[in-house]
Amino acid sequence: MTDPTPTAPPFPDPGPGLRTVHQLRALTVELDLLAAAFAQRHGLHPTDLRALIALLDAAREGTPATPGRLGRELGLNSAGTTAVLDRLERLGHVRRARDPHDRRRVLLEVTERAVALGQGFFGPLIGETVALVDGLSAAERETVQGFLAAMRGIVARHADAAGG
Amino acid sequence: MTDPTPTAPPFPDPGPGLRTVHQLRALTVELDLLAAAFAQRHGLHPTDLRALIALLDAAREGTPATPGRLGRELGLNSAGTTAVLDRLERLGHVRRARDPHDRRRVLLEVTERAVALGQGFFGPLIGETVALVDGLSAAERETVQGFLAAMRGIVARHADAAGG
DNA sequence: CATATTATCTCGCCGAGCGAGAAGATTGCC
DNA sequence: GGCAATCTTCTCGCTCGGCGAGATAATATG
Repeated sequence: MTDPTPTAPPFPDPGPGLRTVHQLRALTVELDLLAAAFAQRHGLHPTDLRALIALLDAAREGTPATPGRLGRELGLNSAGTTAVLDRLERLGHVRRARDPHDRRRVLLEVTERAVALGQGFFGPLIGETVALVDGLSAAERETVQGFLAAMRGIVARHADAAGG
Repeated sequence: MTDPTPTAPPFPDPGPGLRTVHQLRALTVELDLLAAAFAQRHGLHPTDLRALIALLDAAREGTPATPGRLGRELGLNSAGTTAVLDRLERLGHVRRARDPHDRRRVLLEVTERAVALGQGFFGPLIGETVALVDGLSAAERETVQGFLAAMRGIVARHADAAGG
């Protein structure tokens, strides 16, 4: 993303603040593209991958996963959620099982295959990121953590303001 | 995202590295959700918003914008690109004009309305982020910049490895 | 036991994006 | 100059992800 234009456009140096904004936006775009490429490579739609990530998170946290919960998390209605689960089940990433305590509910469990898929993709990415963070000093780690937390706060405030 | 389960799941503290990974992922997800909510509120699809951002960026940088360029940037084929531009043009965010130098081409220009839309949404978000960064010490700014740059490097390396 | 509520799924439809190819403009070659 | 190859954009037909409405089954409430 270097500037190839010979005649300087009307902002020679955006300053540290805007440069950080730009970096952060570029990072999120590139992460999205990476996820989309990975999804396509495994016959998944972006929504399917998001669903799978949510289910893997729930599994690790021990939170029970159901179609209703998942749909709310993804912003899908019940029909769309059913379709996502049908696709994931057909690919062998998810199993559906009736909840014995509330037989209206369906409990969702990710298969070994899905776990392996997630590990294979995110594992190295996470590993490198952890190594990066571990290579920082304690003060630097604190700075990065604080920055990310503050950014999440800003975004959350705007999400509320936008009526999210 | 606090942990409500009374019996502790098998990771009480993921450590600083994983905590950062979690924060970063949560931030990107929340930014995506915010963008999606904003898009819907203005009758745009996520792709339309991405296109609009790309066009606003190009306008600010002085780069000439054409359907072909935009389509490549968004990963759409020509038919899909035409559809996006039809939608944006119908909403009055973009105008199409033949390039007088190469009359095969169409030059895209964003309207005042689109600029105002982008400013109205991203302006405050960017403003707060800039204020946050400006509130840091020079060393802290450098740490954050370095972290984001390193993360982009990691993602870029994985994108190449994945055949992106 | 009747009624309201909750959770999930089925059906029909809309529309975003793709593949194939048409139409118009430019470039290159003779 | 004229003709073919190339490039840019648009049109047409199609697939399929997601939505709205409503059906079905199980649980809560009076």
